[in-house]
Amino acid sequence: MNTLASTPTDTLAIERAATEKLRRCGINVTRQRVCIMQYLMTHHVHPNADDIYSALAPQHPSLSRTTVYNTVRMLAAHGAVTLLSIDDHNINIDENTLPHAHLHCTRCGHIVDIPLQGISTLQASHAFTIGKHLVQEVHQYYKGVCQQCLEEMQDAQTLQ
Amino acid sequence: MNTLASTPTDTLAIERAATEKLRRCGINVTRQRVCIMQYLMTHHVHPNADDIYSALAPQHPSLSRTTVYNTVRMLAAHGAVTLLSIDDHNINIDENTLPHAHLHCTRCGHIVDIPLQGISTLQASHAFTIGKHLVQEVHQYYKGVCQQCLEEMQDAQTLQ
DNA sequence: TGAAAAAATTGTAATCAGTACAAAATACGG
DNA sequence: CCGTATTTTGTACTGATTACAATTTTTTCA
Repeated sequence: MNTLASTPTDTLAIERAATEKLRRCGINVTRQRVCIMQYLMTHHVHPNADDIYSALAPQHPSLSRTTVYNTVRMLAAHGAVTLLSIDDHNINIDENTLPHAHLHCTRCGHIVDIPLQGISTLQASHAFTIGKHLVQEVHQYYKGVCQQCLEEMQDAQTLQ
Repeated sequence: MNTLASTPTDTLAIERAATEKLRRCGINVTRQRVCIMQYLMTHHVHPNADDIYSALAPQHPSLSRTTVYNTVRMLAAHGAVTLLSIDDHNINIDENTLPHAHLHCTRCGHIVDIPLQGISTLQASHAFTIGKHLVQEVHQYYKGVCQQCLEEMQDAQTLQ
């Protein structure tokens, strides 16, 4: 997971950014919350609660699954993250709260960010109407195969 | 639930349409399946499996929850219905398999059909690309307040 | 600084939608 | 009408999420 590019300075910067974000959202800062937010800010594949727990548990042996679930729920309530119901069996967590769409890759299972279709980010940031309905939140997701998987499939074919 | 408009002829017509649809999708026709499909074709608020069970159980005492779940799963596998992951805690069933979007009303809880935004129904019926990703399925849903609720809220205000 | 109060964390037990499974019922071909 | 294949049914199970109560940590303020 760690690359040469990850220096102590980077780590500190991310920790500061995570702390900052919690404060901005009016959430009391604790070690566990910073840690979870940090994870979300550096892993853009939209993990579910258990992914977060599994990833952090080795370094934080005292961390409890319940804390992860509680934290995720509170982050969502304070608008610090959005919850995605894309996967039938899990709730995925998105740290990027600017309106955007998602592609759920059926090959690698990852969820990648893509631009909204048919609605500008600006429009999606406020309430608007479709027909005579009032729209307050925009959720768009697409199922298919992500660019990376398409390339891998092409490579595999070329090699044969 | 029953209105004066619902005559025996209508009921028979719907039953025939439900049977027809099952056949068209290559599904063996049984009493229970017709019954569930009929319910889906006449209740356009996108019920979940338990809604269906609760609605049908009184008239069909032998019906089992498992049958409803099995049937829904098989209908989806045969493309006779689409499954919606809008509600965090339930899978909702949509009998209309033409590509379209949904509005989830936060006031009445219903899910109503609305047109797709930014993508034509025709385009959404086939695979296409967004950026360099391959898209095979389009899911758009919007959270807000439906027209009917908006009108009810307006009426309530007028009366005061 | 140092207790008392408030907030957060933790582990265990419970919940609840959905599924696996095997027995009973039903349909169907000959 | 019989034997086989398909469905249905009820019960038991799974796995994600939540409730809860005890413990720990943080904050407050005298």
